[in-house]
Order: sequence, then C-alpha cells, then structure tokens
Amino acid sequence: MTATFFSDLVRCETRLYNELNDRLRRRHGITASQYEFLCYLRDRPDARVGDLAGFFAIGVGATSKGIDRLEARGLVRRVPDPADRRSSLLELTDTATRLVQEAEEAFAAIGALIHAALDPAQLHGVGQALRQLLTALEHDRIGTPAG
Amino acid sequence: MTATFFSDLVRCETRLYNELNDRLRRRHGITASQYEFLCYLRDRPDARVGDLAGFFAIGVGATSKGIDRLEARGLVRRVPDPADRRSSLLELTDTATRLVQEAEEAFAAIGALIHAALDPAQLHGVGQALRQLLTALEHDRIGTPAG
DNA sequence: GTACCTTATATGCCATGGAAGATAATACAT
DNA sequence: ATGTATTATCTTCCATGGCATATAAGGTAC
Repeated sequence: MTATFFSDLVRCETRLYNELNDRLRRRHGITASQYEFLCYLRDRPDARVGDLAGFFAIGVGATSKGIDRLEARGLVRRVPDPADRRSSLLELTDTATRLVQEAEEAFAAIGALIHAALDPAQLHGVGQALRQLLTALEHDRIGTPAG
Repeated sequence: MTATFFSDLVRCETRLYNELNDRLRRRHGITASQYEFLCYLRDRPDARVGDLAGFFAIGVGATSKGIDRLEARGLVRRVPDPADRRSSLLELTDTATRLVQEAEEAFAAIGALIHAALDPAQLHGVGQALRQLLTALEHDRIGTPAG
C-alpha cells in the first residue's frame, strides 16, 4: 500500500536524520543540516546560495540564514562573485575543511546502521530506486519551495 | 556509496513531504503533519500523546502542542483517560473524520508520483526494505528524541 | 500512609524554516 | 540611454519543533 510506503519513508528519514543530528551536535558541535551544507560546499566549490537551496529543496531565505550562521562561526566565507555582483561565491574555511573531515565519523555511523539493517542487494536496489525517484521529482520541480 | 543513499533518501522525503504539505494546505487547510496526526488517530482510537510522539519519532512537547492546535480548530477532542488521570485519550471529531476523507485525494496524488517514477517490482522491494530498516531503527530506539 | 521515584503531559525559551516583501544588480526591448 | 522585467539575495514575521523544566498522577518500599 502507498500509505505505508510513504509513512515508512518519512519515518526512516526522521530517525536517521535525528540520529545524525544528535551525534554531530554532541561530538562536533554542528547540526546535520550544517554538515550537509558544508559537504555540499566542499564538493562544489564556488556554489552560491541559490545552488544550495535548489539542491536541498529548501527556501532561499532559510539558506541565506543558514549561511549567515556558518559565516558567523567562521566556517564559510562569502566571496563577491566577479561575474555577478548580486551573488556571492561560497567557500569553506580551513577550519571547516578539517571539521567536515572529522565529522565524517558520525556520518559513517549512520551508514553502518543502514548496512546492518539491509543486505547488499537491497541496499543497491533501494539506492537505485531512490535516485530514480529523486531525478523524476527534481525534473518536474515537485516539492520545490516557493521562496 | 552510503553518502548518496542517505542524501537521496532525505531529498526524496523532503520533496514528497513539501508537495503533500502544499497540496493539503491549499486545498484542505491543514499541514502534512496535521494530516498524519489525524490519520493516526483515525486508525488507532484512544491513542494518547505519547503514542503519537513515539510513532512519529518527535518530542512529546511538540506533540502536545500539535494536539493543542488541532483541538483549538475543533478537529481533536481530549477525553480524560478513566484508567490514568495523567493521560487523555485522543479522538477525532466528526469534522475531522470528514476532513481526512476528503484530504485523502491530496495524499493519493503523492502516491501517483511515486508510482509514476518506480515500477511495481521496485515499489515492492523498496517498501519492504524501508519497513525492515524502520523496524530495526525502532527496535534500537535510533533517532528517538529526548523529550 | 509517607517519602521517593517514575511516568504522562504541559509549558517556556530558543533555534530554524517557510512565505512574502524589500533591495540591488542584471538583461532586454526600444 | 532608459524604462521594465527578471534574477539573486536578504530581511521580517510567523509557525513549528527541540530541549529543559514544571506539574500532576501513579507506583513502590518501608
């Protein structure tokens, strides 16, 4: 039934995200969403606020405030975009690069939980299906917030 | 890789939940979390605040406040539990029963999105895997909030 | 039955996200 | 060059959730 599919998806996500959040906060002093921001910026240098918002399917306002907080903590720098003075290019500080590397340990623990519950074939199948679903949702801009 | 698995899981959930939320708000005047509360209470009569909190893996405080809002809108009644005067049994009003039934239409649209992106075999496999993962997480109380 | 511990819920404070409006820069048509 | 529309971001207001604490009731040892 679709109802349980959706409910189980949301509950899995909630619990895994809660757990990652707790571990990161206790051991590394950042939240899960901050960790995800930092990972994104590490992998995609010169990203802008709108890029983050689009990828995470959250509003640009919330993203802007999230970057404010990271900047205030000395983890992200806003560098003026020479090609477009409305934008800033976002880059990690050295502190943030180290922090992300250390925090990967907490993320690995979440991976271990998943690996423990699913066998390799399931993991592969679910991973592929989620990617496929996400691609479809992104293509049709489903669940993209207004602002 | 585990990183993309987790990220894709979270992003699928985010977009589907956003979409459900938008549709429910526009067409039925409730949020996705309220819809989920009401469905839970419809399926499990005489549930208490703690039951909801446990199922949804959110804090009891937040749950209590959520029920406050539903009660204020005339969708839920708190009935004193005769067996334990600390608790209330929660029940839907007739208005809420009708509302949930009408709102099912918005939920069905989300189901259609999932069906459109995945073939039946994938749907079955992913559904089973998510259930399995959720059972493991619940059993070990992973991601259960503090309060 | 009283002191103590646990359980169930509620409340207060704080952080975060959405939605809408404001600001500034860019693109384009004329 | 100028006015208009669009884009990128920021800011403000409001709703919601977490966490810690408060309150109240139940359970238990003595």
